[in-house]
Amino acid sequence: MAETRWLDDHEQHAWRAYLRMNAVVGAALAKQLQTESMLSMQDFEVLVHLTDVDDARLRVSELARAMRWEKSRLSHHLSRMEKRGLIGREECASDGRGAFIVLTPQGRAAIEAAAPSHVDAVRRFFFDVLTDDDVKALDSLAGRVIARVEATDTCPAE
Amino acid sequence: MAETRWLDDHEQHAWRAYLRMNAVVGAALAKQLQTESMLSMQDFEVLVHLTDVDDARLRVSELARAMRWEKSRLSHHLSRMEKRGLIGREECASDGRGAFIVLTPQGRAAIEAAAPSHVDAVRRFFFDVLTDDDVKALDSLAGRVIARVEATDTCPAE
DNA sequence: CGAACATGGATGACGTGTCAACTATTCCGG
DNA sequence: CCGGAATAGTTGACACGTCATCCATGTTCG
Repeated sequence: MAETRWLDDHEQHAWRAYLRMNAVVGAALAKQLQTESMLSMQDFEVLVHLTDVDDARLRVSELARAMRWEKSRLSHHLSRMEKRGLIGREECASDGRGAFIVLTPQGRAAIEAAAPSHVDAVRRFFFDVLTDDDVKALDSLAGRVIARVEATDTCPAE
Repeated sequence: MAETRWLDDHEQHAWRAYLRMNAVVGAALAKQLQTESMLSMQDFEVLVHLTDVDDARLRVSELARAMRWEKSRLSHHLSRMEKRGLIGREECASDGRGAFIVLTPQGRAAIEAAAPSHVDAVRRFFFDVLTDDDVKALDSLAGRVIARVEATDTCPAE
């Protein structure tokens, strides 16, 4: 294998900025959601997916696919959310192995209370300082990066 | 407070792409580092900072400041790394409270082995699909976002 | 039917991050 | 010099993520 091609100064700088942006935006949004709504980002994400379907009830595996989470991660997280009364589990009549996840009234109340201030925070911390061109550029490059990573790990032959 | 201003379609799409890019790039790099070098991203980051200084020794608080990690997080992480022999702790003569963190030979060997393939992965998953303009745009927008978030949480008066 | 196998999902162990509390030193104003 | 603050760092509890494993039910095929 050839000599390593290190990052040049611009790449280095952009890479660090990218990493740091992720860190600070993630932390800021998480803190906002936690302090104002007592929800983690993950809780929020689960609740969003549940409210997105008609009857607010999903099979665990559908939810996992929609969120692109591992089953195990989701199962652990659902247990924590169930303990807090945000969601419930129900048995599935047609498949004895399966379980439905249902949104509880408290879960619905929690996300309805949380969503507006969360969106405000996303604007405040992110979109407020971006131009339309920035948004377009970001969307475009993110799409390419996602495609690249996913292409690589689904067919790891190189 | 006025009606919530939800994200429009472009913003929504870009925001999801951004979040997903973070998730997949982070996961791919973490997995690469873990499987090829038995290091987590955090291990790597700590080791990078240690090798960046002349004598490969730093006070815990300097390291925390440089990495912008909470003391507690760093302390926990250093304990785990110490257990694996990547770093060591030494008492500080001039300040009885303090401790130096030192890079062990194994720690140095680990990062020297890990760095080239990590950089390769960063290129493969990220820079390879970006143009110079993308890199410039990303660096610029990330800088603005970081500034905004940091301005907000250091002076939370609004 | 019944044995192999696949699928849905839960669990346990362990690494990681955060918050709050704690210990031990050092500093600083009397 | 003393007593209270600030500082350096650790610890414990708990939330979260991953991996490997496990169990129960379904499916398939001889």
